[in-house]
Amino acid sequence: MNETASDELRPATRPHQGRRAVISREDLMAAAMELVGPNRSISTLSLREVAREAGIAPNSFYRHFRDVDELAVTLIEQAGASLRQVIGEARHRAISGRSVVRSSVEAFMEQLWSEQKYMQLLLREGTVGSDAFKAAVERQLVYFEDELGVDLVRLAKANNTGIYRPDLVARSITRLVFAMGASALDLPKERRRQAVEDLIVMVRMIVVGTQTIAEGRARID
Amino acid sequence: MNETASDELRPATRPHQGRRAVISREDLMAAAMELVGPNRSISTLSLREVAREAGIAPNSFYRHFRDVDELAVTLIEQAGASLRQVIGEARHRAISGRSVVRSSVEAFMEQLWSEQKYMQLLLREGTVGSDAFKAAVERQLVYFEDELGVDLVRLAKANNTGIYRPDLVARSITRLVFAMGASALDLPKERRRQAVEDLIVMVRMIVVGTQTIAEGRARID
DNA sequence: CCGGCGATTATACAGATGTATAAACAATAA
DNA sequence: TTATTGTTTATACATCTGTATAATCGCCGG
Repeated sequence: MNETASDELRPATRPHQGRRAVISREDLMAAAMELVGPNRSISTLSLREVAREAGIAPNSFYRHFRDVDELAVTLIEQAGASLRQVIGEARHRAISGRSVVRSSVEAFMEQLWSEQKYMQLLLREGTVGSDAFKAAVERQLVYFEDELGVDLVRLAKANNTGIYRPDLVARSITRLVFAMGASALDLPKERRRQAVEDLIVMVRMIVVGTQTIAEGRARID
Repeated sequence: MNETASDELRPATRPHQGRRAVISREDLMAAAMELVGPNRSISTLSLREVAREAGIAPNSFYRHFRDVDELAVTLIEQAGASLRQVIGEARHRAISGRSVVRSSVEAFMEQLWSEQKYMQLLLREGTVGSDAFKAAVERQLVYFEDELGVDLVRLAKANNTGIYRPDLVARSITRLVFAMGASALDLPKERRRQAVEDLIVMVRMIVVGTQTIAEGRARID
């Protein structure tokens, strides 16, 4: 495969042979993001449409991606990495502060509304589209779960609380937050505050549940 | 509306053009269901494709639905009603039995794998597609939540346990179960048993959490 | 028996899509 | 300069889409 298509990837030692690429992978990704929206999912974008938006001939698309799916996977990875970084920062920032749940959920929802289009890729489009695309989204979810799991165990130790099946706790919280986030994406501004508070309560229920079970204080029925 | 009976014994001979088959809405819905699958979402079906599968001319489609979206909405309503009935039965059947959580989750997952294609509509396709389609899925989710909420309150009273914010509990459980179900849809048979057990634990955490909080036994941190 | 009429069809059209092919182009190497 | 080489484009083609139009079929009332 030709991996020297973009200027960014081309080593500075060998400047150029042939016509300089006027458009980069990033330009195509930006064009695709321009086209998606609340009523337009990335899996419905056509190659010609993206090329048109980017201002290049349809065939030039092939110099950068094999097809639109490959572009979509790249976007997913970018969106996932960005989200994980934001949440990771929020979690570690809050370790010294009061509530980790609150600050993490708030960071998530903030990212949700400030990067709507990217978040939409992660939250809404992971269930349709090609296998490669679904797998890419699933991968990001698992990354997210794993990082959350590690932090949960660390926090339980630090606060001297019990924790039952931290793997399932991490998965529950992740899936719940992502599902609620998907609904919250197109919530009007005045209802967002309430959505955040509700979600915090939901997550706290899970946390209290795992602690109560771990400490043998649960009535199982 | 035209509710003509479907003709299962249609002869294979078709020497004539002109009026031959009498087709019903249900036949078209069945044809659409034949086409969807793990790698084919209903929002990508074309009118011509559905008509071809049903064995009618493209234009005949219009006699039954305005477009494919309207067909999809009808399918969603059917799938939702069917699921709610199955779960409702499971819940009421279990009231006298041992664990409501277990029997409900098991009923859900059973329906998941026995009616994969219908469940896929509810679980995976609610986030993309037309506004009408998304609204139809959301409506089914809310029905589900409402019925669960009523049962949760009733059960809490019957078992004399506390329950904190039953509305949020119902929403948490619904969204979590639907999200996990979406992932579980294409799980190999040998991992299904484990998925059911995991999901039961997850739901129990939420239940224990709400009870613990309601009874003032929670450490909030 | 026949005439009408609604259900169904064939035909057609304009637009879109993915991509194959080859020409036009720009930057470097000689 | 010219030749070379990879990039971008124009053109073309087969295929698919939704739907407009008009012809055809089969049933039902007369």
